[in-house]
Amino acid sequence: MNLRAIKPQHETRTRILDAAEELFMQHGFEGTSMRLLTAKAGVNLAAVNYHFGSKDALVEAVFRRRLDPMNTARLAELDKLEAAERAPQPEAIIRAFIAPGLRLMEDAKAGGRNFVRLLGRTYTEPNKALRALIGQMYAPTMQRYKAALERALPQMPSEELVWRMHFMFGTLAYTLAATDTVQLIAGCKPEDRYDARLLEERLAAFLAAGLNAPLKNVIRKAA
Amino acid sequence: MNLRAIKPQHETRTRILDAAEELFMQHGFEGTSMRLLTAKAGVNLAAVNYHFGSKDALVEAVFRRRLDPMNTARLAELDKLEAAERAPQPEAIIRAFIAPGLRLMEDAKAGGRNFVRLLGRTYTEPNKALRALIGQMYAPTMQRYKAALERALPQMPSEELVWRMHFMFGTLAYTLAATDTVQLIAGCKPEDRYDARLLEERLAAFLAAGLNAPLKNVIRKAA
DNA sequence: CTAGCATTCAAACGTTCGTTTGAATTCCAT
DNA sequence: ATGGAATTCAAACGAACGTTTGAATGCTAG
Repeated sequence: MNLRAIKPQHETRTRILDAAEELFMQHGFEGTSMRLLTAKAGVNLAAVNYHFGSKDALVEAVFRRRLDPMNTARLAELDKLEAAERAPQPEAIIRAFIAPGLRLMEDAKAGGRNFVRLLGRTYTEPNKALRALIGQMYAPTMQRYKAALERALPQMPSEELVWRMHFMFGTLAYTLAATDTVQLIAGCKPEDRYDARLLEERLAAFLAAGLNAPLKNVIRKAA
Repeated sequence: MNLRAIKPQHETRTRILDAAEELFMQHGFEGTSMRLLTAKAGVNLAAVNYHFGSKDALVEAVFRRRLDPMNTARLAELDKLEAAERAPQPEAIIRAFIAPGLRLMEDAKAGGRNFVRLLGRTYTEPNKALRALIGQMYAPTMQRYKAALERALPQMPSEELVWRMHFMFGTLAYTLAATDTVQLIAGCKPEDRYDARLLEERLAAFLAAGLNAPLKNVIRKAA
């Protein structure tokens, strides 16, 4: 019997990463103990230190596993957009940026939803090293999107664009991180919460309008 | 010498709350030990348990101290607005909502800035009890603002409004929580970061436009 | 078959955590 | 001034933490 085909090369690593993804999302990094994590993964307590070196290194691996493909997808969407037309519309650029995250959110079985919520939380995590890691993983992608938006909105001051991208990023992060339990505003249908297509329409409409908001108030009052 | 006038009634409590506010913001709740906290506050290690009962109760007290006045301010701003005219403009309502938070951000000396950043982070904190506490502290205010926005935007479906309020909330939370160190998008002038007036103009323009975004795309595609 | 490497395992390591204790001290009304 | 409550203090508690260890086991190339 060829059991090797059933048991992948690094099954223990994968089991740990999956368990970490879920537990970090539920309890945070410091709130998740190695004993709980390894128990959930069904591996020995020492397995994390053996395969990853330390808990911090595991945290980094959790992010690298998902963030690298997501960045690639974001850049690919932008490439496709810019190949079709020289200066894509702002809303199209926004959709290219948010789509990979939303797609990951729909993938509940493979743990993508866990990661997406974890990611949304980590943008505001007090862990400096982790924020620095994520920042450097994002930097090239952000520069590409900034340049694309500058071409799409040539009349907008660069400084204002940076702030509006900042706002966009916050909206996306918060939306992805939002939990079922916290419902500050009652009334949204729970079944809509994970409908990525519906959410993309709502986000794209909101963000495109915000990005295109009139400039006069800001410029006049800021002078 | 009347030292009692210099040393307030519960100086130890205040010193603890101030230190907690700053350290929780910097290192998170679980990342802040009682020993570090009490050392920073200049009080005995046992003082937190004596005055607050437990670390969890201290966390709750930290939020109650600032959130109660902020909610009061938010409701007062809305009262003033609705007293002046029957159905205020959406942007005016938005400004009433974000102004108290931004005012707190400018108050660096009294620790308001620490709290505001802490608050922004806590919206996505994995601590269930704390999220529930904050949710229930916010609920009445959010209902008032939701009703005001429904009057200001009578043509908008309630479900869509809830989502857009959700987006607004995310933008505000993320903006307040954003740290100096994490700069996913380079280019914003550091001195602008704490200029509440400038930030209010930028936020109000962005959020008002997003809130008023055209509905047709959403309605058509969601059908 | 077996030598050798990779992995798993139970057990223990030292450290740090939040909390408790009981005595010492400070405060304030009488 | 003084008795009693409120507060502060140094010290210690048991529990849980991330990590290390060295032997046991699994796997694979020669």
